Amino acid sequence: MAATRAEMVEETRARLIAAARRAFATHGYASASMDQLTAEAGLTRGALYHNFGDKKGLLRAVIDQIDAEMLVRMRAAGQGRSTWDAFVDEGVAYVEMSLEPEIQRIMLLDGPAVLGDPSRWPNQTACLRTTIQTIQQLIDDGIVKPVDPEAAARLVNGAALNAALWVAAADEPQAVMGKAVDAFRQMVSGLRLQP
Amino acid sequence: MAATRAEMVEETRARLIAAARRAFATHGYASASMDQLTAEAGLTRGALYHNFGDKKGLLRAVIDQIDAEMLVRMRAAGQGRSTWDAFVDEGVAYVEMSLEPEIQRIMLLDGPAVLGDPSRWPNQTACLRTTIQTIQQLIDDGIVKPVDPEAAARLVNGAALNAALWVAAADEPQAVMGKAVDAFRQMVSGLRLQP
DNA sequence: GTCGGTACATACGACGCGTATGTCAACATG
DNA sequence: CATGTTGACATACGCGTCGTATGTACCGAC
Repeated sequence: MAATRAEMVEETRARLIAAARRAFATHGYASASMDQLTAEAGLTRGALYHNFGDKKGLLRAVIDQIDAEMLVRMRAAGQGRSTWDAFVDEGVAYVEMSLEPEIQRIMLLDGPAVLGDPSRWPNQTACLRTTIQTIQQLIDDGIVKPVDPEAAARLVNGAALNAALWVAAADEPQAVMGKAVDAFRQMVSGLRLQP
Repeated sequence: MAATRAEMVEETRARLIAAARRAFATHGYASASMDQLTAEAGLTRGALYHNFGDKKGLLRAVIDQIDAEMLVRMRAAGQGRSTWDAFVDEGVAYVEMSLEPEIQRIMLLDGPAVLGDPSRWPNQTACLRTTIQTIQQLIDDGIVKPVDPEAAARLVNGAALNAALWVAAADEPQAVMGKAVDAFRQMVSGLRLQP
């Protein structure tokens, strides 16, 4: 199996992204040295600038990859439930994922700070689109009040995100998590037509 | 009126903070040059390191100042209303403040990215404490369901924050703002005991 | 009046980013 | 098969920035 040209390129890109994920998650975007992370990938900064343009480009690639993974996990969380329960479960899954240091650091802290508001990202955050679709479906089914679906999705996302940051920084994550999820269920129930 | 020693120090600190607010809001924390911002304040980096320790220390001082201002404005927004309306109005006021580029850039994007989760900040975000108190009061009055007040406050804050980022990045902020506020009112109503 | 400490300015070293340049292998072409 | 060309990556350099170490002027104490 002779590795083709394109496969070689994909290999180096993958190794750079993997090294960047570790570096960004560990030291944060600003403190991550490109010399160091490329060296850990067995390459140099030349490969990095050739494939991703600049440091921001590398961060974009990392975020795209993580975002895709989050989408899969969110979809799985709401599988085989009624629409409303699936919606709530997706929110809870989002909170749980946000507890992971890598996701928190890269997606929730450095990402917005370096690349600006996530809604402007080219990928548009697949998670958010999923939430919007789910809410639209719930509105069509007469389960949720006729609010603007994107507005509702953003509020829910923001609430979940902040809850995650709170839980992650807490001394007793388990106990705090329970309180957060409880309050989350109560609050989003305000979007329903009849309790 | 001979300016005393302490007054002189306070003066330089104030000028540095003011220059830093402009620089951080305009270029972002990472791209703000300390040589440049101190020069604009008519000083050098020596004064900066003497008074604030390092670049993060300066950001902390800036955040403390802005946070205090936001607290005053939030309190004013809920003045003379019934408790529940005051609570909602405070949330709306938070969204509106978050529309200002300076607050958005420094408090919502760079602040968490550089200093970590706001809940760990020494100042503890006065805004949040206010919201917690308000919710506790509403629970005591039997207006809000008996949820954990801090959890609810964080969810509400996160929702408002994300809504603000969304509105600020929108092409038609006015229209989007209306949708966001509407959905916000609906969602937080889920926290009430009886509609 | 001298002396110590505070409040800043200046000088220095190191590091990291971005770019310009170099090199080598893989195709294309005649 | 020889050769030109292009893509993928490495190397070398300049520039700006941060943090610190050192210098200096001024104020208050005794």
